[in-house]
Amino acid sequence: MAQEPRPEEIPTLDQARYQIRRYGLDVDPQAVLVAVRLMAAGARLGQAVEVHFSRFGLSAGRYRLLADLEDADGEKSPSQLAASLGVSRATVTGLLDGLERDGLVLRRPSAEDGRSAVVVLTARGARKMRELAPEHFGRLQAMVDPLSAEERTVFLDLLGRLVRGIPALTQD
Amino acid sequence: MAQEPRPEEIPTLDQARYQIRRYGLDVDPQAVLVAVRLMAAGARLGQAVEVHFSRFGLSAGRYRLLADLEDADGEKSPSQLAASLGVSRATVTGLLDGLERDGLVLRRPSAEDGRSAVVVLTARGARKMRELAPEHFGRLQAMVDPLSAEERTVFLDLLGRLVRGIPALTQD
DNA sequence: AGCATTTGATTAGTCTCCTAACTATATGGG
DNA sequence: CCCATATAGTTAGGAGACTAATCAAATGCT
Repeated sequence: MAQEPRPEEIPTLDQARYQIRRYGLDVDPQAVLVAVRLMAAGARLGQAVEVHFSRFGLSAGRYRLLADLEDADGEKSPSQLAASLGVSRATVTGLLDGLERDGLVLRRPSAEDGRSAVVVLTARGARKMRELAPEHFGRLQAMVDPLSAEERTVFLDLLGRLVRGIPALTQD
Repeated sequence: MAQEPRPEEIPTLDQARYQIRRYGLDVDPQAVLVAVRLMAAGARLGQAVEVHFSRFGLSAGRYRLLADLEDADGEKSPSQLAASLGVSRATVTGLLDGLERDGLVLRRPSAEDGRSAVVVLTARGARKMRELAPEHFGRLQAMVDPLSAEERTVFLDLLGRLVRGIPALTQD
Protein backbone atom coordinates (compact mmCIF):
# COMPACT_ATOMS: atom_id res chain seq x y z
CA MET A 1 0.00 0.00 0.00
CA ALA A 2 1.99 2.96 -1.26
CA GLN A 3 1.60 5.99 1.01
CA GLU A 4 0.36 8.80 -1.25
CA PRO A 5 2.30 11.99 -0.50
CA ARG A 6 0.04 14.75 0.77
CA PRO A 7 -0.19 17.77 -1.55
CA GLU A 8 1.90 19.96 0.74
CA GLU A 9 4.65 17.36 0.48
CA ILE A 10 4.75 17.50 -3.28
CA PRO A 11 7.24 17.54 -4.81
CA THR A 12 9.13 14.99 -2.76
CA LEU A 13 12.78 14.78 -1.85
CA ASP A 14 13.02 11.58 -3.88
CA GLN A 15 11.80 13.36 -7.01
CA ALA A 16 14.49 15.97 -6.55
CA ARG A 17 17.11 13.27 -6.03
CA TYR A 18 16.11 11.38 -9.17
CA GLN A 19 16.17 14.48 -11.31
CA ILE A 20 19.60 15.50 -10.08
CA ARG A 21 21.04 12.02 -10.44
CA ARG A 22 19.59 11.67 -13.95
CA TYR A 23 21.94 14.41 -15.13
CA GLY A 24 24.84 13.39 -12.90
CA LEU A 25 24.88 16.76 -11.16
CA ASP A 26 26.51 17.66 -7.89
CA VAL A 27 23.65 19.55 -6.29
CA ASP A 28 22.05 19.30 -2.85
CA PRO A 29 18.61 17.74 -3.31
CA GLN A 30 17.32 19.44 -0.19
CA ALA A 31 18.28 22.85 -1.56
CA VAL A 32 16.38 22.07 -4.74
CA LEU A 33 13.47 20.90 -2.66
CA VAL A 34 13.34 24.19 -0.78
CA ALA A 35 13.24 26.14 -4.03
CA VAL A 36 10.63 23.93 -5.64
CA ARG A 37 8.38 23.72 -2.59
CA LEU A 38 8.45 27.48 -2.22
CA MET A 39 7.37 27.84 -5.84
CA ALA A 40 4.60 25.30 -5.35
CA ALA A 41 3.46 26.98 -2.14
CA GLY A 42 3.42 30.37 -3.84
CA ALA A 43 1.31 29.07 -6.68
CA ARG A 44 -1.14 27.33 -4.34
CA LEU A 45 -1.44 30.33 -2.10
CA GLY A 46 -1.91 32.60 -5.08
CA GLN A 47 -4.81 30.54 -6.35
CA ALA A 48 -6.41 30.30 -2.89
CA VAL A 49 -6.12 34.04 -2.47
CA GLU A 50 -7.93 34.63 -5.77
CA VAL A 51 -10.75 32.36 -4.61
CA HIS A 52 -10.82 34.17 -1.28
CA PHE A 53 -11.12 37.62 -2.86
CA SER A 54 -13.66 36.51 -5.42
CA ARG A 55 -16.13 36.18 -2.51
CA PHE A 56 -16.02 39.95 -2.32
CA GLY A 57 -16.09 40.56 -6.05
CA LEU A 58 -12.39 41.46 -6.01
CA SER A 59 -9.13 39.94 -7.18
CA ALA A 60 -5.88 39.90 -5.25
CA GLY A 61 -4.52 42.67 -7.48
CA ARG A 62 -7.56 44.89 -7.04
CA TYR A 63 -7.57 44.39 -3.29
CA ARG A 64 -3.91 45.26 -3.04
CA LEU A 65 -4.48 48.40 -5.06
CA LEU A 66 -7.36 49.49 -2.82
CA ALA A 67 -5.33 48.75 0.32
CA ASP A 68 -2.40 50.71 -1.04
CA LEU A 69 -4.67 53.61 -1.85
CA GLU A 70 -6.07 53.56 1.66
CA ASP A 71 -2.56 53.56 3.11
CA ALA A 72 -1.97 56.72 1.07
CA ASP A 73 -5.12 58.39 2.45
CA GLY A 74 -7.09 57.69 -0.66
CA GLU A 75 -5.11 59.47 -3.40
CA LYS A 76 -2.22 58.32 -5.53
CA SER A 77 -1.15 58.36 -9.19
CA PRO A 78 -1.23 55.19 -11.29
CA SER A 79 2.56 55.26 -11.61
CA GLN A 80 3.01 55.44 -7.86
CA LEU A 81 0.57 52.57 -7.47
CA ALA A 82 2.51 50.50 -9.98
CA ALA A 83 5.75 51.16 -8.12
CA SER A 84 4.41 50.32 -4.68
CA LEU A 85 2.49 47.27 -5.87
CA GLY A 86 5.45 46.00 -7.87
CA VAL A 87 3.50 45.59 -11.11
CA SER A 88 3.70 47.32 -14.48
CA ARG A 89 1.81 50.49 -15.26
CA ALA A 90 -0.15 48.58 -17.87
CA THR A 91 -1.37 46.22 -15.18
CA VAL A 92 -2.47 49.16 -13.05
CA THR A 93 -4.44 50.52 -16.00
CA GLY A 94 -6.29 47.21 -16.18
CA LEU A 95 -6.93 47.03 -12.44
CA LEU A 96 -8.21 50.61 -12.42
CA ASP A 97 -10.54 49.92 -15.34
CA GLY A 98 -12.24 47.22 -13.31
CA LEU A 99 -12.30 49.15 -10.05
CA GLU A 100 -13.64 52.27 -11.73
CA ARG A 101 -16.35 50.27 -13.50
CA ASP A 102 -17.40 48.94 -10.10
CA GLY A 103 -17.38 52.44 -8.62
CA LEU A 104 -14.68 51.68 -6.04
CA VAL A 105 -12.22 54.27 -7.33
CA LEU A 106 -12.29 57.13 -9.80
CA ARG A 107 -9.67 58.83 -11.94
CA ARG A 108 -9.17 62.58 -11.90
CA PRO A 109 -6.67 64.47 -14.06
CA SER A 110 -3.80 65.86 -11.99
CA ALA A 111 -3.74 69.59 -11.35
CA GLU A 112 0.08 69.81 -11.24
CA ASP A 113 1.05 67.50 -14.10
CA GLY A 114 -0.96 67.33 -17.29
CA ARG A 115 0.32 63.82 -18.09
CA SER A 116 -0.66 62.43 -14.76
CA ALA A 117 -3.85 61.21 -13.14
CA VAL A 118 -4.97 60.95 -9.55
CA VAL A 119 -6.78 57.83 -8.43
CA VAL A 120 -9.31 58.49 -5.69
CA LEU A 121 -10.88 55.93 -3.39
CA THR A 122 -14.65 56.44 -3.45
CA ALA A 123 -16.95 56.16 -0.44
CA ARG A 124 -18.13 52.91 -1.90
CA GLY A 125 -14.55 51.66 -2.19
CA ALA A 126 -13.85 52.57 1.43
CA ARG A 127 -17.03 50.84 2.53
CA LYS A 128 -16.11 47.69 0.61
CA MET A 129 -12.75 47.60 2.37
CA ARG A 130 -14.34 48.12 5.77
CA GLU A 131 -16.86 45.37 5.15
CA LEU A 132 -14.43 42.72 4.04
CA ALA A 133 -11.70 43.51 6.57
CA PRO A 134 -12.90 41.33 9.49
CA GLU A 135 -13.28 38.21 7.41
CA HIS A 136 -10.17 38.88 5.35
CA PHE A 137 -7.82 39.40 8.28
CA GLY A 138 -9.50 36.67 10.28
CA ARG A 139 -8.81 34.14 7.55
CA LEU A 140 -5.23 35.28 7.15
CA GLN A 141 -4.72 34.81 10.86
CA ALA A 142 -6.37 31.38 10.74
CA MET A 143 -3.99 30.34 7.97
CA VAL A 144 -0.94 31.28 10.03
CA ASP A 145 -2.38 29.91 13.29
CA PRO A 146 -0.43 26.63 13.13
CA LEU A 147 2.79 28.61 13.75
CA SER A 148 3.76 29.93 17.17
CA ALA A 149 4.96 33.52 17.54
CA GLU A 150 8.61 32.38 17.63
CA GLU A 151 8.12 30.20 14.58
CA ARG A 152 6.64 33.14 12.71
CA THR A 153 9.69 35.20 13.49
CA VAL A 154 11.97 32.43 12.29
CA PHE A 155 9.90 31.94 9.15
CA LEU A 156 10.02 35.64 8.27
CA ASP A 157 13.80 35.62 8.69
CA LEU A 158 14.33 32.54 6.52
CA LEU A 159 11.85 33.70 3.89
CA GLY A 160 13.53 37.09 3.69
CA ARG A 161 16.88 35.48 3.08
CA LEU A 162 15.45 33.26 0.35
CA VAL A 163 13.83 36.25 -1.32
CA ARG A 164 17.21 37.96 -1.27
CA GLY A 165 18.53 34.91 -3.13
CA ILE A 166 15.95 35.14 -5.92
CA PRO A 167 18.17 37.31 -8.15
CA ALA A 168 20.49 34.28 -8.47
CA LEU A 169 17.88 32.83 -10.79
CA THR A 170 17.97 35.67 -13.25
CA GLN A 171 21.20 37.63 -13.04
CA ASP A 172 23.55 37.74 -16.04
CA MET B 1 16.57 60.52 5.78
CA ALA B 2 13.86 57.87 5.80
CA GLN B 3 15.31 54.39 5.49
CA GLU B 4 13.66 52.87 2.41
CA PRO B 5 12.53 49.32 3.17
CA ARG B 6 14.25 46.77 0.95
CA PRO B 7 11.91 44.95 -1.44
CA GLU B 8 12.11 41.69 0.52
CA GLU B 9 10.87 43.60 3.54
CA ILE B 10 7.77 44.84 1.80
CA PRO B 11 5.14 44.87 3.06
CA THR B 12 6.27 46.08 6.47
CA LEU B 13 4.99 45.25 9.91
CA ASP B 14 3.87 48.85 10.29
CA GLN B 15 1.70 48.62 7.18
CA ALA B 16 0.02 45.54 8.62
CA ARG B 17 -0.48 47.33 11.94
CA TYR B 18 -2.06 50.38 10.34
CA GLN B 19 -4.43 48.33 8.26
CA ILE B 20 -5.58 46.29 11.23
CA ARG B 21 -5.99 49.31 13.46
CA ARG B 22 -7.91 51.20 10.77
CA TYR B 23 -10.72 48.68 11.09
CA GLY B 24 -10.40 48.24 14.86
CA LEU B 25 -9.69 44.52 14.51
CA ASP B 26 -8.17 42.18 17.06
CA VAL B 27 -5.66 40.43 14.82
CA ASP B 28 -1.97 39.70 15.26
CA PRO B 29 -0.07 41.97 12.84
CA GLN B 30 2.80 39.53 12.67
CA ALA B 31 0.48 36.72 11.57
CA VAL B 32 -0.85 38.97 8.81
CA LEU B 33 2.69 39.84 7.88
CA VAL B 34 3.61 36.18 7.48
CA ALA B 35 0.66 35.61 5.17
CA VAL B 36 1.28 38.72 3.11
CA ARG B 37 5.03 38.24 2.81
CA LEU B 38 4.55 34.66 1.68
CA MET B 39 2.18 35.86 -1.03
CA ALA B 40 4.63 38.54 -2.11
CA ALA B 41 7.52 36.08 -2.11
CA GLY B 42 5.52 33.61 -4.16
CA ALA B 43 4.67 36.24 -6.74
CA ARG B 44 8.27 37.47 -6.97
CA LEU B 45 9.66 33.99 -7.23
CA GLY B 46 7.06 33.09 -9.85
CA GLN B 47 8.09 36.01 -12.02
CA ALA B 48 11.80 35.30 -11.58
CA VAL B 49 11.26 31.68 -12.51
CA GLU B 50 9.50 32.70 -15.72
CA VAL B 51 12.45 34.92 -16.62
CA HIS B 52 14.82 32.08 -15.76
CA PHE B 53 13.05 29.57 -18.01
CA SER B 54 12.62 32.02 -20.84
CA ARG B 55 16.40 31.78 -21.34
CA PHE B 56 15.77 28.25 -22.54
CA GLY B 57 12.68 29.05 -24.57
CA LEU B 58 10.47 27.47 -21.90
CA SER B 59 8.01 28.61 -19.26
CA ALA B 60 7.73 27.27 -15.74
CA GLY B 61 4.64 25.27 -16.70
CA ARG B 62 6.28 23.74 -19.76
CA TYR B 63 9.39 22.84 -17.82
CA ARG B 64 7.39 21.20 -15.08
CA LEU B 65 5.49 19.19 -17.65
CA LEU B 66 8.70 17.99 -19.30
CA ALA B 67 10.23 17.11 -15.93
CA ASP B 68 7.13 15.20 -14.94
CA LEU B 69 7.21 13.34 -18.23
CA GLU B 70 10.82 12.43 -17.68
CA ASP B 71 10.05 11.16 -14.19
CA ALA B 72 7.48 8.88 -15.84
CA ASP B 73 10.06 7.56 -18.32
CA GLY B 74 8.80 9.73 -21.13
CA GLU B 75 5.15 8.67 -21.50
CA LYS B 76 2.01 9.86 -19.75
CA SER B 77 -1.54 10.89 -20.64
CA PRO B 78 -2.63 14.53 -20.51
CA SER B 79 -5.02 13.75 -17.64
CA GLN B 80 -2.27 12.16 -15.59
CA LEU B 81 -0.05 15.16 -16.31
CA ALA B 82 -2.80 17.52 -15.16
CA ALA B 83 -3.23 15.56 -11.94
CA SER B 84 0.44 15.40 -11.07
CA LEU B 85 1.12 19.01 -12.04
CA GLY B 86 -1.91 20.23 -10.13
CA VAL B 87 -3.37 22.18 -13.06
CA SER B 88 -6.52 21.74 -15.13
CA ARG B 89 -6.63 19.53 -18.20
CA ALA B 90 -7.33 22.62 -20.27
CA THR B 91 -4.06 24.09 -19.09
CA VAL B 92 -2.23 20.91 -20.07
CA THR B 93 -3.76 21.13 -23.54
CA GLY B 94 -2.30 24.60 -23.89
CA LEU B 95 1.13 23.59 -22.59
CA LEU B 96 1.22 20.59 -24.93
CA ASP B 97 0.28 22.75 -27.91
CA GLY B 98 3.37 24.85 -27.31
CA LEU B 99 5.68 21.95 -26.55
CA GLU B 100 4.50 20.00 -29.57
CA ARG B 101 4.95 23.01 -31.83
CA ASP B 102 8.54 23.23 -30.59
CA GLY B 103 9.07 19.52 -31.17
CA LEU B 104 9.80 18.71 -27.52
CA VAL B 105 6.90 16.30 -27.10
CA LEU B 106 4.43 14.60 -29.39
CA ARG B 107 0.92 13.25 -28.94
CA ARG B 108 0.01 9.68 -29.92
CA PRO B 109 -3.47 8.19 -29.64
CA SER B 110 -3.62 5.59 -26.88
CA ALA B 111 -3.78 1.96 -27.91
CA GLU B 112 -5.87 0.90 -24.90
CA ASP B 113 -8.31 3.78 -24.61
CA GLY B 114 -9.72 5.48 -27.68
CA ARG B 115 -10.50 8.68 -25.75
CA SER B 116 -7.03 9.03 -24.42
CA ALA B 117 -3.72 10.28 -25.75
CA VAL B 118 -0.16 9.46 -24.84
CA VAL B 119 2.31 12.30 -24.58
CA VAL B 120 5.82 11.25 -25.55
CA LEU B 121 9.02 13.10 -24.79
CA THR B 122 10.97 13.44 -28.04
CA ALA B 123 14.74 13.09 -28.37
CA ARG B 124 14.83 16.83 -28.79
CA GLY B 125 12.83 17.31 -25.61
CA ALA B 126 15.18 15.03 -23.68
CA ARG B 127 18.18 16.86 -25.07
CA LYS B 128 16.72 20.21 -24.06
CA MET B 129 16.26 18.98 -20.51
CA ARG B 130 19.78 17.59 -20.39
CA GLU B 131 21.23 20.85 -21.68
CA LEU B 132 19.47 23.14 -19.27
CA ALA B 133 19.82 20.94 -16.17
CA PRO B 134 23.25 22.12 -14.96
CA GLU B 135 22.40 25.79 -15.10
CA HIS B 136 18.87 25.29 -13.82
CA PHE B 137 19.80 23.28 -10.75
CA GLY B 138 22.87 25.37 -10.15
CA ARG B 139 20.79 28.52 -9.97
CA LEU B 140 18.23 26.91 -7.70
CA GLN B 141 21.02 25.91 -5.38
CA ALA B 142 22.50 29.39 -5.50
CA MET B 143 19.18 30.86 -4.51
CA VAL B 144 18.92 28.65 -1.45
CA ASP B 145 22.60 29.00 -0.57
CA PRO B 146 22.04 31.64 2.13
CA LEU B 147 20.34 28.97 4.28
CA SER B 148 22.26 26.33 6.19
CA ALA B 149 21.18 22.69 6.03
CA GLU B 150 19.43 22.97 9.39
CA GLU B 151 17.69 26.16 8.37
CA ARG B 152 16.44 24.46 5.21
CA THR B 153 14.93 21.69 7.28
CA VAL B 154 13.24 24.20 9.57
CA PHE B 155 11.99 26.17 6.60
CA LEU B 156 10.47 23.12 4.94
CA ASP B 157 8.68 22.25 8.17
CA LEU B 158 7.25 25.72 8.69
CA LEU B 159 6.31 26.13 5.04
CA GLY B 160 4.53 22.77 5.07
CA ARG B 161 2.47 23.81 8.06
CA LEU B 162 1.54 27.10 6.43
CA VAL B 163 0.50 25.32 3.25
CA ARG B 164 -1.69 23.06 5.35
CA GLY B 165 -3.32 26.26 6.66
CA ILE B 166 -4.16 27.59 3.19
CA PRO B 167 -7.63 25.99 3.14
CA ALA B 168 -8.58 28.39 5.95
CA LEU B 169 -8.69 31.09 3.26
CA THR B 170 -11.29 29.36 1.16
CA GLN B 171 -13.30 26.84 3.19
CA ASP B 172 -17.09 27.16 3.65
C1' DA C 1 -28.14 -5.41 -25.51
C1' DG C 2 -29.05 -0.62 -24.96
C1' DC C 3 -29.03 3.62 -22.87
C1' DA C 4 -27.27 6.74 -19.10
C1' DT C 5 -23.33 8.11 -16.91
C1' DT C 6 -18.52 8.95 -16.51
C1' DT C 7 -14.15 10.09 -18.33
C1' DG C 8 -10.51 12.13 -21.69
C1' DA C 9 -9.41 15.83 -24.44
C1' DT C 10 -10.34 20.05 -26.72
C1' DT C 11 -12.50 24.58 -27.45
C1' DA C 12 -14.24 29.06 -26.11
C1' DG C 13 -14.17 32.76 -23.16
C1' DT C 14 -12.32 35.20 -18.94
C1' DC C 15 -8.77 36.98 -15.90
C1' DT C 16 -4.20 38.70 -14.50
C1' DC C 17 0.01 39.63 -15.64
C1' DC C 18 3.64 40.88 -18.97
C1' DT C 19 6.35 43.74 -22.90
C1' DA C 20 6.38 46.88 -26.63
C1' DA C 21 4.62 50.56 -29.01
C1' DC C 22 2.05 54.86 -29.05
C1' DT C 23 0.34 59.59 -27.49
C1' DA C 24 0.66 63.54 -24.77
C1' DT C 25 3.02 66.36 -21.62
C1' DA C 26 7.27 68.03 -19.11
C1' DT C 27 11.99 69.10 -18.68
C1' DG C 28 16.59 70.51 -19.62
C1' DG C 29 20.78 71.44 -22.55
C1' DG C 30 22.64 74.04 -26.35
C1' DC D 1 13.78 79.34 -27.09
C1' DC D 2 13.53 74.99 -29.14
C1' DC D 3 14.29 70.42 -29.80
C1' DA D 4 15.75 65.97 -27.73
C1' DT D 5 14.78 63.14 -24.16
C1' DA D 6 12.25 61.37 -20.32
C1' DT D 7 7.96 60.36 -18.04
C1' DA D 8 2.64 59.28 -17.50
C1' DG D 9 -0.86 56.70 -19.13
C1' DT D 10 -3.13 53.77 -22.47
C1' DT D 11 -3.46 50.35 -26.08
C1' DA D 12 -2.37 46.06 -28.45
C1' DG D 13 -1.04 41.55 -28.28
C1' DG D 14 0.78 37.45 -25.85
C1' DA D 15 1.22 33.67 -22.23
C1' DG D 16 -0.54 30.94 -18.47
C1' DA D 17 -4.03 29.82 -15.60
C1' DC D 18 -9.08 29.04 -14.78
C1' DT D 19 -14.26 27.36 -15.65
C1' DA D 20 -17.87 25.74 -18.52
C1' DA D 21 -19.41 23.59 -22.53
C1' DT D 22 -18.72 20.15 -26.15
C1' DC D 23 -17.73 15.69 -28.32
C1' DA D 24 -16.09 11.01 -28.50
C1' DA D 25 -15.28 6.79 -26.28
C1' DA D 26 -15.75 3.60 -22.38
C1' DT D 27 -18.32 1.70 -18.49
C1' DG D 28 -22.03 -0.08 -16.15
C1' DC D 29 -26.82 -0.80 -14.77
C1' DT D 30 -30.87 -3.04 -15.66
